[in-house]
Amino acid sequence: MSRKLLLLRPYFFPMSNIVSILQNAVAKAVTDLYGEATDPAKVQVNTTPSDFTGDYSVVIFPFVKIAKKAPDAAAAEIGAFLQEKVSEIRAYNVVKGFLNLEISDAYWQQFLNSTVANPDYGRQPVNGKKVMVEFSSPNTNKPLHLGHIRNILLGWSCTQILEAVGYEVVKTQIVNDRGVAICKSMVSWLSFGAGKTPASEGIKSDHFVGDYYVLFEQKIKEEYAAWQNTAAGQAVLVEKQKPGQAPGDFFKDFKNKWFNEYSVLGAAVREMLLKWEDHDPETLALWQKMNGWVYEGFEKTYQDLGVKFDKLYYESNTYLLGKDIVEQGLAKNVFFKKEDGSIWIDLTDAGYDQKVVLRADGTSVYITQDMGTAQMRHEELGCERYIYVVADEQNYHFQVLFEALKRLGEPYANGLFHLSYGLVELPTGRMKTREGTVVDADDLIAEVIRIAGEQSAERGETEGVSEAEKQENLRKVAMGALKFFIIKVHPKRKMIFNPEESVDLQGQTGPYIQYSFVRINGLLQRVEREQIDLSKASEYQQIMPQEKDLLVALHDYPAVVLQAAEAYDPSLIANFCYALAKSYHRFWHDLSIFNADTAAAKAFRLQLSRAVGKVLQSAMGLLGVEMPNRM
RNA sequence: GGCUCCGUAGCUUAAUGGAUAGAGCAUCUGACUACGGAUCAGAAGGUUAGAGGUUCGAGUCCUCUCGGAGUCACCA
Repeated sequence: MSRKLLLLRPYFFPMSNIVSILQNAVAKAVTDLYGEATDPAKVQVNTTPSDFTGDYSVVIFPFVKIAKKAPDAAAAEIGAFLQEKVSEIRAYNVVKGFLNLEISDAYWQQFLNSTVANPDYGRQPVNGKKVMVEFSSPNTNKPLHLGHIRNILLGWSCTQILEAVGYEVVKTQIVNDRGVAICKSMVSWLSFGAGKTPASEGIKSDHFVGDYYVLFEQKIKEEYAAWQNTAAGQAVLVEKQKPGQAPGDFFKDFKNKWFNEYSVLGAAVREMLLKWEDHDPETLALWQKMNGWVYEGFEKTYQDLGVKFDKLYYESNTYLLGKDIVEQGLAKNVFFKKEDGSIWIDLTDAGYDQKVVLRADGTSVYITQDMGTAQMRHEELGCERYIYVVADEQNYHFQVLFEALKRLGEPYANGLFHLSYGLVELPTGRMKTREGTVVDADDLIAEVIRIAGEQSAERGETEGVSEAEKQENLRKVAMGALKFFIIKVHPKRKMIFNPEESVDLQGQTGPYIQYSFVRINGLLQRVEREQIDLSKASEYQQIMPQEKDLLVALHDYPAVVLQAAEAYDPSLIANFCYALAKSYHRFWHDLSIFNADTAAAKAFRLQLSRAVGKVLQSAMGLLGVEMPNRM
């Protein structure tokens, strides 16, 4: 199957790019031969499948009507025209309406030279535009888990890709640092913590807080079970039980109500929340202390994942926002007020429902905050685009949010984008906190590093490397495996995460790609050591198919980055990396490099390897994956 | 039930409407007395859930059916 190429836009690529040369030439051929103007950008140019002769193929079918000829006849005519007019074309052939073109070695030589010389190959010039990417956005009551990891890797990778195509990127997260959840952890620690701290217990500080959250849930369960057997509990059962309902079912349904009206711990949480909202100094101090522990822990995890943020927003500062915008919306008749005083937006004409935007008591809901935050951020940052990396369970929320902001006439509304991704599930199904099946981020990271260490020890390939360097390389391999495993899947797709496969180091994996880089690194070190002169590369004749595959892939790289940026899809980069590494391994296997027949071939292959290494490092960097020197 | 998304080999997955649906894992068979075997080659494995339609051409677009997920909170 041929690889599809982007319809390149001329202003991104100089005329030295062979694909745009071909597109323009074909358009000209159609105009000259058949008298009809054609948009060069719409000319379909693909890489030629390996079982045909040629480097690129033009799809002729779209022109047969204009040409009033059979596909093969038109293809032959256009082929002859191209060969005569385009010096880069060495030969052509026609198969079933496809025009296969062979590109001259001189072109590829020139391409390789310029690629090796260009440190920014694949990147676009700075375009002066700003874009914000919001990702991670954790709650502060428990540590990060596998779901966050996908979010973080996707978000981070998008920031790198957008920077590569010229944007200034503001990396942000909204920290959900207030609300019932953190109050549960606070109550739990006050009630059962006995003054313990992360330091006194030797536990990573976000896990420490998370443990008290879990403990709270456990205690509340115990309290509820005990209450059910009290006289009060039995009285409620008798009074409110539906006919024929089993006591177990009743108590299951009744849990929320019980928590709000009968539970001692529940009352403590509500009180805590109220005190927090009243700015009670003691409560605020506790809140700050425990959140501080959580941030300290998050920071470590972010470091392990290799990500950082430019700007943090805290929900405690933003949760009251959005009331102004509601007022304005009311004045503009975008919103309306119901009898009870609550304010709504009616989106039924757009296929959505009515949605409350402000409660009758004047307090905010989720979407109020989000409208307010969007407005505030635009005032602060003035970006052209705002990307929200949030799981697809919130698709509807973002559709409503964006639609509301559009109707309010917000100037940035058309630049909003929800980068929606599928939830991560385990082979056993969805992760559930209550069932303890949540995969913890730190545990997972530790596990992949452990396994990479085992594998490396078996191979024993790292003699003469310092311990520190060994550890560093191990970390890169392990994180490469984990990150690639997650990013290679299309964001929209729900992904099944098999912990065992995620640490595979063979096949379609990060380490497979890193290994090709390590091989290249070995070659280049030898070039350095032996002071090998690579200038003879340009004398090389007769490029081999294994070499051509690499050249074509390298040539495609800038277009792939652009496509990934436009689609907000890092998996495109991951697939590109794998294909390039695969071609390189094959090249390595089939052809001699240092023992090549001629000095020119040796130099050419070394130069080619250098270019491949450079592009691999660059592309994997866009995924947040670092390359080890040895492994 | 309404809306949205998804269904590709045993499993995990790829494919701007273009050629014989491409990989990896697992299974089986092979490969340099080394430029590093975390590699390479080969075999086997598919009615792209099913049925219609549009098109020169459909995994991809349209309609319907079946199956799965999400959502439809004055939670976030």
